[in-house]
Amino acid sequence: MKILRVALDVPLDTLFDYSAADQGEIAIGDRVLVSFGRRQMVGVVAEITDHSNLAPGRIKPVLQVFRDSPPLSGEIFRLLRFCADYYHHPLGEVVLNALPVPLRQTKPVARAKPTGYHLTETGLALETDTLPARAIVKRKLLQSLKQAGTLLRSDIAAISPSAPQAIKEFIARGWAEESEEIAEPAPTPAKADDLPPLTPPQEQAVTAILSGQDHFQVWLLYGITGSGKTEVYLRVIAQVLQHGGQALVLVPEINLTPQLESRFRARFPDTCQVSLHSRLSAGERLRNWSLAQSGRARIVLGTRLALFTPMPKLKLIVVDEEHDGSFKQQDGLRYSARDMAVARGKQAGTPVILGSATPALETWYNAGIGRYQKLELPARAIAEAALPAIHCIDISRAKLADGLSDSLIDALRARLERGEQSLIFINRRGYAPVMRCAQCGWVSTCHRCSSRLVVHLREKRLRCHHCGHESRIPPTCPDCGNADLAPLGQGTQRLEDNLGSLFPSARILRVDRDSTKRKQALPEMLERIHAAEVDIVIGTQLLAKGHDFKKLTLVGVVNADGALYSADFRASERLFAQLMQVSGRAGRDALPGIVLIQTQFPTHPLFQALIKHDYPGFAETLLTERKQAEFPPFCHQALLRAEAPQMETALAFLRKAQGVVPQDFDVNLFDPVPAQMTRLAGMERAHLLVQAASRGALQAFLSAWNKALFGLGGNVRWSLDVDPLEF
DNA sequence: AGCACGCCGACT
DNA sequence: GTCGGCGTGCTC
Repeated sequence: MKILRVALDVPLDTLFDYSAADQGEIAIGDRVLVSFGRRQMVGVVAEITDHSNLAPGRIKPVLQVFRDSPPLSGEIFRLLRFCADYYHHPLGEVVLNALPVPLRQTKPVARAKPTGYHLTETGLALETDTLPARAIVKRKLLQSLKQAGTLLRSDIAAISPSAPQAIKEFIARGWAEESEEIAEPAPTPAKADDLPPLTPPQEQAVTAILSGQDHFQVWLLYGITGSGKTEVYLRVIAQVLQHGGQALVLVPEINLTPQLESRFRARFPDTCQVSLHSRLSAGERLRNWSLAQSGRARIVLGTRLALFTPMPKLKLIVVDEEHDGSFKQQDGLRYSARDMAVARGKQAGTPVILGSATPALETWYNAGIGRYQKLELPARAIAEAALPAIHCIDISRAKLADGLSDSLIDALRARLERGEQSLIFINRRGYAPVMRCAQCGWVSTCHRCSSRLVVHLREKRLRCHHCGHESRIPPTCPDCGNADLAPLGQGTQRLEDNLGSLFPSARILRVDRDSTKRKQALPEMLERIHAAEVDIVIGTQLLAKGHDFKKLTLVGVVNADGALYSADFRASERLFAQLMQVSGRAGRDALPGIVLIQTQFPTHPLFQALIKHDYPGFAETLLTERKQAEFPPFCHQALLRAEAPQMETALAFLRKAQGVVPQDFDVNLFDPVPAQMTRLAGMERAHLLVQAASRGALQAFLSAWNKALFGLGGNVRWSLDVDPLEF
């Protein structure tokens, strides 16, 4: 009897045996419908054997083998298995979470309809002018069909959101019909004479990567903002496309996808390109995923979740801004898309490009020891655009008006007079980070988290930025009844108000998560900045990355010091990267830029390195510190996390976990401690750190320990976090 | 994780 | 007399 070992989306570290009878050919990676307990579930066939350790009576038959979508390829299945092993996470959860939502459901998806359309004789005879002038979409659609011959559904959707409706009407009128077979669009290389010339370092980078096109190699593309990393990606991708391959490009944030997407589309207009990120609807995501799986989509651009997209002709992986923390998932399967991209490249035998101006220390280290190859782009691609001058403003002495020093105000005034733009960077949305009672010292705190409630004055509310809890601003102090409540500190909203009264005629725009909540808000705002309809931009993290504003010549950083007191050993690495990144916003065109950073510690080595634009120097300092402290990358870490309604429950579990430690492993176990964010959404959290000198020792230990932990039970939620970034 | 079974408090 | 609280146990 044929036994299928099936991976199911349950938090159990095991596969489940089912029997298969007359379901025809079954392959690893096939989706199956099975009865599990009292319910039905979708699983994925992980192994096929002819025996089971179970009593035959307990083995249920597979109910159905789905034929609506091709099975997961061996290649992608191997990656998922590696990921499950590396992060010690149940295979079923890993595999099922990699599938688009419709493929996880017990109903088969509608078989993909014919994906192409072409004009009929009648349609071809039709003149665009005969359509009503206001039928813009229909005119465009007709035009495009005439030009291209056949259009894919995705192409049609790209014309306009209403174009899919229009094509139905065309079919109803007999102007168009579905195409039975769609020829692969011939790869058309971009015209060489249109391309911007490469700088010598870019040229070298492209040549180096192309020379190793057919085997695994990690390239660290190290270059400051504006040095032209994207152009290097584009040139390498062009070669990949010409050889019939597929390229996977990962970016840290959804907000960066549209920008890169349009740049790629402009360069490769005839190439099928899809994006994958969490803001797509389930249907779009399935469609794009399937296009990649079939090999039709040649460029896949997306956030970390795009890493698990099946791509049969994968020839290149690019991870842009590889240092960015958002490549690490912070719940469930805590994987690093950057690290798994390297693993995928290794399995597929393709080059992997990690791009950054401030590489993660781990990456820098790997390049230093020769595991990765470093390629450096030293200059800004636009020769006239010099590096911005970075200055620190010592606010331990200068007095501040509403958080702004005189020097910064003067600099802002000068830009306004010259008609140039300024950006004030402040990584705190809301009006003020906390509400405080001047009388008794009460501060607004969240009931469910160990965090402070942020003042949102416009909405007259206090909000927890961790759990989303909201309440009205109390009229008087809840503790002492005094009416002397005041917002303490600066947030984006307050800065907006203050700058408004300082510069009444200036056009000020605030760009943060609150002001860009509406779907199209961010692109519209970016457009206004580009069109020079804004004088002063107040921005958070959101604006730090990737946007290139030609008229922007001043970047002010209001308060950068928080990270300097942080208990997190990676805080200064992140601060440096962040400041380097916002600095890159200044003076990207012909106008020279200046960066003013307000700090209490202007002599701190971090700022000293920043002023010199000296990432390598700063990285060396950090590496020396890490080596002395035996921190990553000089050791390997894992965290056992536990959460429960009571802290004591979580700690008790962790102590028990300490007790079941298997012997003879060369690892170092620390005592359980409460997490830095002790309470979150009503749960108390604690963790236990494991360190090992080698990755192998850590992995061997975790495998054995993980098994023991499953036997522990208890009323806590626990999980392993391999290579943790947050404590 | 679900979803059952299983024994103790306030209700039509 | 029942509805329902969430403890613990299992799922091929």
